[in-house]
Amino acid sequence: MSRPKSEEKRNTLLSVAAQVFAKNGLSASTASITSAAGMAEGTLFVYFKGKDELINALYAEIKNDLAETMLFGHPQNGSVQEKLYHVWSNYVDWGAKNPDRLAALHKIKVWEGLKAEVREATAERFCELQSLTESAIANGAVSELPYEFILAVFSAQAETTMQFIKREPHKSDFYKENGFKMFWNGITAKG
Amino acid sequence: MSRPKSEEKRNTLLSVAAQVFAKNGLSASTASITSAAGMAEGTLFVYFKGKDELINALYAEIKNDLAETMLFGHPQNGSVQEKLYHVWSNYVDWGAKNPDRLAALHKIKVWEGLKAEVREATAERFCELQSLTESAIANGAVSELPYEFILAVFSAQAETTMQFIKREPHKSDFYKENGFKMFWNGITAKG
Amino acid sequence: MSRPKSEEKRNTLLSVAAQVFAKNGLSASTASITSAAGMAEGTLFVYFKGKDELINALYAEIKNDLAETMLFGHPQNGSVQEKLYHVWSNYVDWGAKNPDRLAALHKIKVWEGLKAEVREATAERFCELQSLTESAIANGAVSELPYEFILAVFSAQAETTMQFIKREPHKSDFYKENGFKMFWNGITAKG
Amino acid sequence: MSRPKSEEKRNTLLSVAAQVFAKNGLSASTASITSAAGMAEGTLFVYFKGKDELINALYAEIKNDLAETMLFGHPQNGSVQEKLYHVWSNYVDWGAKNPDRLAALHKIKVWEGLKAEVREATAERFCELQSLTESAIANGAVSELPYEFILAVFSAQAETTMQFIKREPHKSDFYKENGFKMFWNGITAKG
DNA sequence: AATGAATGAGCGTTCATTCAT
DNA sequence: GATGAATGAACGCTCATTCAT
Repeated sequence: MSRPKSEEKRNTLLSVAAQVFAKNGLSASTASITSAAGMAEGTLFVYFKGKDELINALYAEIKNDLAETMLFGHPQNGSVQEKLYHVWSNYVDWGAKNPDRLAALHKIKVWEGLKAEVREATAERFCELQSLTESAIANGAVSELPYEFILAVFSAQAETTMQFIKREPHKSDFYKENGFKMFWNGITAKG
Repeated sequence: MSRPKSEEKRNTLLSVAAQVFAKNGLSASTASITSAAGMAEGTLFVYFKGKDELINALYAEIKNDLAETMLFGHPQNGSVQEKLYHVWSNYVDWGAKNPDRLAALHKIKVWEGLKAEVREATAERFCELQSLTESAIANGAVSELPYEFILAVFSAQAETTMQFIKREPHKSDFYKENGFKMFWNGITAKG
Repeated sequence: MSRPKSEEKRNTLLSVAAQVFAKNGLSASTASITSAAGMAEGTLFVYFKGKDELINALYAEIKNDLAETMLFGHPQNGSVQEKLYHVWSNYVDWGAKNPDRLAALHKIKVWEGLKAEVREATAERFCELQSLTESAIANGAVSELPYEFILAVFSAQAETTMQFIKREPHKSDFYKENGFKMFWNGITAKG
Repeated sequence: MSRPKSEEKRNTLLSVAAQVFAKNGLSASTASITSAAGMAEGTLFVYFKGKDELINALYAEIKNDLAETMLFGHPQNGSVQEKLYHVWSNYVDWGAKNPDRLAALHKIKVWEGLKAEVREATAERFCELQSLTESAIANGAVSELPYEFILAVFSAQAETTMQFIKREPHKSDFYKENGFKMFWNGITAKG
């Protein structure tokens, strides 16, 4: 038997690709990725059918990582607000710790080659988050709003928060807390 | 000078570029743009030094258009909330009417070649919006949040709203109103 | 107006391609052709959509040239045998004078990328030759054989003759005459 | 030595290579051959030093097979014409039964990488055919023609015949007989 | 100013071959 | 011997840009 495909090599490629794409855009050459990964140009094509597949795989991988991270250490007890804040906190912290992955994600999101199937498949990973949001709605949030919308606003607000934390890291806690407050008030206050 | 450069041609190029970039990404060829514009390949370079300059110019043009549109018909009287809603409404309507320009904008925003100067220059066009936000803060919004943050959330929330209107156009009014409510509650409610 | 496409450049490319393909096979790189033609790599793609189209065009061009050459100076009067010998002679002479084109032709004939349409289109150029053959048949040749078959044998025999002339140029006339005699006897003698 | 090289594997490779080359040309990848043969990519290089050697070996193998087939069941008695017809018949039948090998052969014949030694070595296998032809000459064929030329015409005509049989299989006998008649008349008739 | 042929650097991908397993 | 991951040179082709017309 020959050498088996190395899961590690695949991960290295994905990880390096995120960095390179973050810095130079998705138009960065595949050669620049393999070179940064210390591999031969052809090796990338052993693990991914082509550049498109690499990018789609990278999207899936980042999204999965993010989903897992957001729900990590999720408290069984506590109010809905506390639970949501926990997710929010994980999300924002992940963004601060993984600026390259975040940047790569943003570029892939507006990329024409992202396959609908991949986009949708990753959405499934966020289902627990959906039930959380539904709970929030049932427990007094602005009930007219569909939970998908609330989820999208949650995400948008979190991303905005990350931006500002990146710009002013010393105010990290301030933005994290107040950003969430703004979101929570937005969906609960009766106006 | 023989023939003067035609302002119309320049505008056509920008407008067609927005459509092409929206559909095919910024990696669309300059030839595909001139061809769609009914011009010769070389003509693009008469009006723009290169592709980078075209994209930067397009960003500036769209942002200016957006700024102008958002403040159009701005009421002199009325509450801060009413004024902000007016802006919000213009914003969201613009997005619905200009999906290509909006999509192009999103791609340029995450593009590596966007010049800092251009990014900043366009921010100036939004100064009136800044004073509006400052007024809102002075009039009771969560005072701890810097107005740039509030502005960013305003924008993020508006964009999220546009997404859902695009997906469900028949609920256009619903999303526009409730999206704004969420934003307004977020910055005013005391949590 | 810009520079018009140069018919001469196109011809140069075809001509050089024949030489290069003859020597190095159809797998010769497009760069080796443009370089031998003294042009930039990209120029080939101005005149031909791709390598496949170049090869198909080369096939058509050689076949047309050959058809024209074979029928050149065709005698209005004379016996069928004399007329056919005239064609035979032109054919064999062409092969001797154009070894590269002949070699290229042979390679393209067994190439998978040759389009059926091109293969058939060039057949039309040989229609006058077909009527000649039909005359020969009507005038006493082995009548059972379809003229396409006779034509094919004519060609095969001529090509065999060319091979031997190439190998032994000093016996050029000998092969040309006896090769034809063999063909003519083959189709006329009653066995 | 641990395991001996398997003669069967070598034959499988040659046989599959003929099919693949016939269909996709000599530019078909070695991987496509091993894959079609149900072997690993590297195995091909255990049996052949490289792709070139494989193709040269395939040429030799097909030529040997062909030579053997042509002379199979060769009648000891009978006229020269009958003997030659026997060979002709075997040749044409082989072509009809082995279209892939025939097609592969044609491609290799015009290939630049075919080694002169291999080309010549296989010629030796046809020596009995040569004496046959010499007999024919001695017995009344057009004596001026060298037997190599007659042999070449024999082959060319047989191949032309195969083409037409492939196109019109129901006229198989017709072409086989009349094709030979044409050849025989060609070399015997006094014109 | 407008045109589009010409350019050549650069890219994604293929593939014969090697070699660790 | 058999395997297939790893390699990196080579290729066809694209495309922003130039410039002769």
